[in-house]
Amino acid sequence: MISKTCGYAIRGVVFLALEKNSKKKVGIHEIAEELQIPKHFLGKIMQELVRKGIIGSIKGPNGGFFANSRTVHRPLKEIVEAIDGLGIFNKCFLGRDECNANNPCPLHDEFDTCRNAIFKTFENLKIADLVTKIEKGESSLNMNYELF
Amino acid sequence: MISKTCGYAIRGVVFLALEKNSKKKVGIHEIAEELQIPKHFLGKIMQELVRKGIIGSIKGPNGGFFANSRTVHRPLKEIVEAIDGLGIFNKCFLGRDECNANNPCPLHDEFDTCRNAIFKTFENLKIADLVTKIEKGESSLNMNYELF
DNA sequence: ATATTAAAAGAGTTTTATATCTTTTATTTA
DNA sequence: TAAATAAAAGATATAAAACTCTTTTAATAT
Repeated sequence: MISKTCGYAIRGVVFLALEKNSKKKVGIHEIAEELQIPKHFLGKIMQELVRKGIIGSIKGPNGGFFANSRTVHRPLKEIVEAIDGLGIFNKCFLGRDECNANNPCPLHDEFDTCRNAIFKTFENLKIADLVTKIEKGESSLNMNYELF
Repeated sequence: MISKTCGYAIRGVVFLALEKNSKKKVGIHEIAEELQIPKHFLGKIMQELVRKGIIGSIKGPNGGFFANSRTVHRPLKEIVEAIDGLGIFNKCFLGRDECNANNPCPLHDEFDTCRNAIFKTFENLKIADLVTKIEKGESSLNMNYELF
C-alpha cells in the first residue's frame, strides 16, 4: 500500500515527536540507528519532510531534526501525501489504469470499502496518537523490544 | 498491496474463465491485446500459472491458454499465492521487519482488521464470482467500455 | 577568524519489478 | 515428412525504488 520510504517517513516523524518534550534536536545518525533505517536514505526522506514543512531542521553543531509546534497535530495523511502522494489511495487493485464506480474492476466494490477505511484512518490518526500509543507501551517503532 | 504482476495474473485467468464455454484455447496475443497488458510479460506470468496448475496450455496450431475444470472454482488467494506469495498479507504497514500482536507497530491494530478483511475476501471470492460480475455487466477487466 | 559539526545537495550504485526480444520445443495440419 | 503455429524458455533491457557516498553549505563554538 504505502511505500517502504513512506513507512520510514512516518516512523521518523513519530520518533521526533516522541523526543519533543526534550526540546533538543536529534541528529540523523541517532534516528537512523534507533529505527534501524539506512542513515543516508532516511536523511533524504527527512529533508523532503522539512521542505514540506512537516518537521524542522537546523544545521551545524547541536543541530538536527525536530518536531515543530504543528508536527504532532498533523494527520498521517499529510506525510503520505508528502512522500507517496494521495494517488496511492485510488489505485486499482487489479492494476488497470483507472478504476471507479463508472467502470469498476470486479474487485472494486470489495476493496473500496477497505480503501476508504484506510484513507479515513490516515485522515483521522494524528502523529500525536501514535506517540501516545508508544508512550503507553502499546506499540513500538522498531523491533528492539525488551525480552524480559 | 498485491503487485501489478499479480493483478495481471488475476485478470488473465478471469479472461480465460470468461471464454471457457467456447472450449477453444486463447493465444497470448489475444489475451494481452484484450487486457492491454504487455504480451511477453503476460506470457511469462501465464506460464507460471500453468506450472502451478491453475490454468492449462497447449502448444502448436490452435494452441493457447485455457481454463481447466478446476480453474473457476479456485479462490483468488491461490493466484496471489502463486505470484506474490502469501507473505504480502503479513507485511508491516510501516515497513518494520515483523509486526505482530506481540510487538505491534502503532498502526498494527488499525490495519489488522482491514488486512484480515482483504485476506478473507481473497479466500472467499472465486474466479467464477468475478466471471459472474463481468457477465452481468457490473464490471470489466479492461478500460474499453462502451461510450454510449 | 577558524575549526568543527551536522544537515543539504548532488551524483552514483544496487536491487527489485516490470517489460522486451530471441531461440527452442511441442503440436498440428497439409 | 515438412511447414506452420504458438507456447516455453532463456537472455536481456528498462524503470522505479531503495540505498550509498562525497561534496557543499550553514550554523556554532572556540
